[in-house]
Amino acid sequence: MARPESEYPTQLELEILKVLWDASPLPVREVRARLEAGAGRALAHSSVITMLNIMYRKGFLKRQKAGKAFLFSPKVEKEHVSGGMVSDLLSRLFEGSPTAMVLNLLETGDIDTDELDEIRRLVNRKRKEWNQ
Amino acid sequence: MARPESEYPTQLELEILKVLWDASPLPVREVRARLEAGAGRALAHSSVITMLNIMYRKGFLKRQKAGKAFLFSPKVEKEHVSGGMVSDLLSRLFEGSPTAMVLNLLETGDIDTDELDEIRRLVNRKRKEWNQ
DNA sequence: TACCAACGTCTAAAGAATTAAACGATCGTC
DNA sequence: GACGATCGTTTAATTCTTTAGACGTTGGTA
Repeated sequence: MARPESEYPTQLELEILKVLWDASPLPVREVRARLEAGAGRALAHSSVITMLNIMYRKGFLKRQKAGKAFLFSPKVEKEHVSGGMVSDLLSRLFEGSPTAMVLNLLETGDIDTDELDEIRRLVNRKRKEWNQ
Repeated sequence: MARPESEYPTQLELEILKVLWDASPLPVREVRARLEAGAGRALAHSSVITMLNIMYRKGFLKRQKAGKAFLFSPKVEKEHVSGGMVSDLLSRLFEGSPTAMVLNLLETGDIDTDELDEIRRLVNRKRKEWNQ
């Protein structure tokens, strides 16, 4: 009768994952420092621990004991999570049409000439893969 | 000290928005029927009303009285919401790089030749716009 | 007029996400 | 051996999301 636990990482969970994708394994205090430096999230030590434990329970993270402290690492790959979240948005918002999503991306306007060319290259390369 | 109200529609809110983007204005019972038919969500009448009222409060919907019933319509455009959600994901997951997102889209594999060609056309068209 | 159906409001429940205080264990140092 | 620093565990408070029951109003109908 309530909301199910989300399959994908939430906002804060994602920020933590990004820290750990960038460098791992890390102890709690280091995660906390990088959250504050990078995302400007000033969390109490215990808050970070709580989050890390929740994420461990959910299967997003691994941990290993090093001395008296835990070291945390991502258990899921960035590509996997990204892929999941993108295709989730794809189905929920664009009825599964990648074309519609790209169109949206192009029209939203946060794209410059270089990126457009880069995307063109990507698409052409992919097309060659298909045709051979 | 807690989570802020989400800027973008949640799961259920999005499903309701999709119903209303498809056809509006609609009375509650019709929204309920289409949710059940389309998304397979069997909600109680009162649940649908609660959601619609919350969404009205958040500014996602408009309402108008028609006889004794309310008729609901989207107040936000699909393109606007989609754009917001996509660029949110873009910044949260791909550090704002559309290229990285397209690459992910291409590699995830849920794309066929026709769509690839379609995307190629989109990109080329956009490129012409830029160059002229 | 009395009743039923349709509709909205009020209220509340339970779970999820986020934040953190209080407390306890442990290890090194004086 | 006592003390403070460091680290994890327990507990809890707050807000959001989702779901729905209970109840009141109103308009048509028998």
